[in-house]
Amino acid sequence: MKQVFLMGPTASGKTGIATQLFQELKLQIVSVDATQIYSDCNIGSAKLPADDLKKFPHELVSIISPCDNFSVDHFLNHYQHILNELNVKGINPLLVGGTMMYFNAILNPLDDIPRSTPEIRKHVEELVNVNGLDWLAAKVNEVDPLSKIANTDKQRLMRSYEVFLISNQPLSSFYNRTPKQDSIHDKDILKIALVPNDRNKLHEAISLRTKTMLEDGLVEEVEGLFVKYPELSWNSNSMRSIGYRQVGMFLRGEIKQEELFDKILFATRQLAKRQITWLRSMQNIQIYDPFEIDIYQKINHAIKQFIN
RNA sequence: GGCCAGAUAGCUCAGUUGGUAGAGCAGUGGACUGAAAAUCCUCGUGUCGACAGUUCGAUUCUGUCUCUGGCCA
Repeated sequence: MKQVFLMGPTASGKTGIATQLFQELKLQIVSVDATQIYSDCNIGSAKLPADDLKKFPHELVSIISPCDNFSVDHFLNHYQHILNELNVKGINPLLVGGTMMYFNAILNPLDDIPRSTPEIRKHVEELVNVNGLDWLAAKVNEVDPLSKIANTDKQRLMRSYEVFLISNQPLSSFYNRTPKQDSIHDKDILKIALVPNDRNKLHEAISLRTKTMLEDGLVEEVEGLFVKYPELSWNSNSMRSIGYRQVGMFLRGEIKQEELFDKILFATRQLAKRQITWLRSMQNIQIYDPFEIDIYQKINHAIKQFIN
């Protein structure tokens, strides 16, 4: 089974190329996107419109409630099921998206580390709220002297302590993999990335898309989500993603309406930068500039050659 | 036209009792093991509005001018 990765920073034109490829090649599009996974998060996650999603069927889009929390773990499980089905049908997957941790987890399988639970997370959260971040950092250093987590990195410190509470073992003792080897069936994976040579052009595309999102009613979408899902919280993963988070700040009166556009714009540009950092570190990757003409033909050609 | 307040990094501003300056934001490079659109780390020379004066030395004091707010006519 051959897998095609189509990666790239946000607003680099992945979706457009994927839908074209779908029409010409027999591939199943699989979304690798931590925000499009949530149903009813449409405008903010830059999902295709519903009728386009029918024309170009995507796996792993709108499959869970925005109240629920998704994770790499869930992604890998879903993806394994999809792979099994496609294997039977003899169809190759085209993985499209910008959630680089998910791509990375396919290439460099995760070690067998205990997963967190909502209960333990809540417990650790309360401990941090009461005792402070310094306390947590000290605790992690005590429990896991080999830990390389920065004392300021709250999220990773929490995860580390959660693992300890669950297993009574330091997180670092579970580490076993060699990072960056991209070893797993590398021969069967074609890695394509859309990375602009001119960052300014990407920034323009991001700006345009942010403007469109607000015009299309991002604020209204968020308000509607809280009506439809009474359980939804600003702490939900879905509402912590770009666009939703900044609209939250606006609706809570923390920022003014005229600041909203810039806040989303900046966060999106910073996301794109991080995505590009991932791509630069990947081995055996074909990079195309999405702002050059005829790149679709080049990509199409590369995929055809790879599949046959 | 008069009075007052400003003019310092791409933006918002701080500061220098006179020895050529630093925060936040933005931007950059990086890290990334079940929250990842998350979380975190690194990187700061800019005619200190212009011209003149005082001074060993002015972005800092003085004067004139220019521009931008505000108030009064």
